[in-house]
Amino acid sequence: MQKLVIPRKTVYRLSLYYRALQRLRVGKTATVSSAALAKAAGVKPTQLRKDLTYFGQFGTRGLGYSVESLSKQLTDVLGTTRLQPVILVGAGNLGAALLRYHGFAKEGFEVVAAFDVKTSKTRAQQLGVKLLPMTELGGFVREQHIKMAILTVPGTVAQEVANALVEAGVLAILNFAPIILQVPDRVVVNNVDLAIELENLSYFIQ
Amino acid sequence: MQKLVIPRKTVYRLSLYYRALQRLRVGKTATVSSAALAKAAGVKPTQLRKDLTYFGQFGTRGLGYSVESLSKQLTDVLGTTRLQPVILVGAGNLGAALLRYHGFAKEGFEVVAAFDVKTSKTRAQQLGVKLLPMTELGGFVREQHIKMAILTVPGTVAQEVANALVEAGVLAILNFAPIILQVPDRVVVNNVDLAIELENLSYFIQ
DNA sequence: CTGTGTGAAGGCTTTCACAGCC
DNA sequence: GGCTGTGAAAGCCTTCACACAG
Repeated sequence: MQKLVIPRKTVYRLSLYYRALQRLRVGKTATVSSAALAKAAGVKPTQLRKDLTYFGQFGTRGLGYSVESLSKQLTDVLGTTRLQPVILVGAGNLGAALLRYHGFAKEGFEVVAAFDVKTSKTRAQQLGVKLLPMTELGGFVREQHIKMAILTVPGTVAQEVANALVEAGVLAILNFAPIILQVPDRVVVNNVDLAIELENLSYFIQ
Repeated sequence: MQKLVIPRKTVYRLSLYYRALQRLRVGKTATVSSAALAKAAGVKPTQLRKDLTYFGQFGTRGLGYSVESLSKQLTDVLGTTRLQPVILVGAGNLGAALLRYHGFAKEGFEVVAAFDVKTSKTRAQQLGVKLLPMTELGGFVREQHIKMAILTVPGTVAQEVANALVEAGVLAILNFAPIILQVPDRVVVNNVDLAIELENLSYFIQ
């Protein structure tokens, strides 16, 4: 597997393609051309074809791609074949909000526990997930072999918590705190900053 | 103003720089080098300097940048000098979650109203914001001259709602629905898809 | 004849190297 | 001496053009 040569942007687009394919699948479409799929994913047809060739040949010339088969290939490449356990750290405003929003679950991810400095039975019931104190973070991650974490703590403690996560063995962090986390090279961080997205939009409407 | 020549990625990074500067400001730092600021923003020093030169010269050679002054310049360029009114469409799980999370407010954006197909007094009170039926969307946008919208409706109706927003005069959409919106060139869309971010991470931990 | 696969060209961003100013 | 500003070079990604398969 020469996954190291696949550009990050390509990997990101694979998810877009997968999403678009799922919509076709429920629409009972059996086969799709690069032109049609590219449009649904918001990219150019040549880019879609180029992206796919990074890890194999999946289409039939003159016909297109099998929706079913390409879907499967993509889940294999993306590593979403099995349900991936995830923990959420920081059950404050945003963290609690994300827990209530169950958008992750249906896409192959399960939030198996949440962590916060302050825990209580009633709060745990509100959130509908196991709520543990920060002191148990390291042990839990190690025992359950957790590899992915959603980080929704305040920016002031984000780096410190990230350090604890990394030390316990977490390899991927979805970071909502508005700071750039310093982590070892083996750890991947994706940043989501809603305020920055809005700020970015505001530039374009002047 | 030759804003058209500034790369999109540069504009995005300006927000990162601004964020980093705010942290320095509360730390009473008066002046900062490109090396220090770049590290805080997670980029290379040369890139930071190149980004800034797209719209002027702000530093002092041998010294660095004035935190105060550069902050102001950035808000000018980004267009966040004035408080920008925003509406949220779709007060379901995710929409409600974002309303409860007040991360936007402190960054210069105010959610002035939320829209949903079903409205009720108690629901509006829970959300802490004016909750209006979808039928009033167009009128409200036109009267209040709303330019920015956060879209948190189900994917199945997202395009339809986006059309209504665009027709009423909205110029920028922060889209959380998992589809690619088709909009006129004058309208800017930023997509945020939490499931895709997780999926993307899962590729890197295989 | 339709639609994929792909080397080559083109375009865009990042990085380098160093001149210029404090 | 330290640090910014910037043309030039390098690197990366996208798009083109067309060969090739069904």
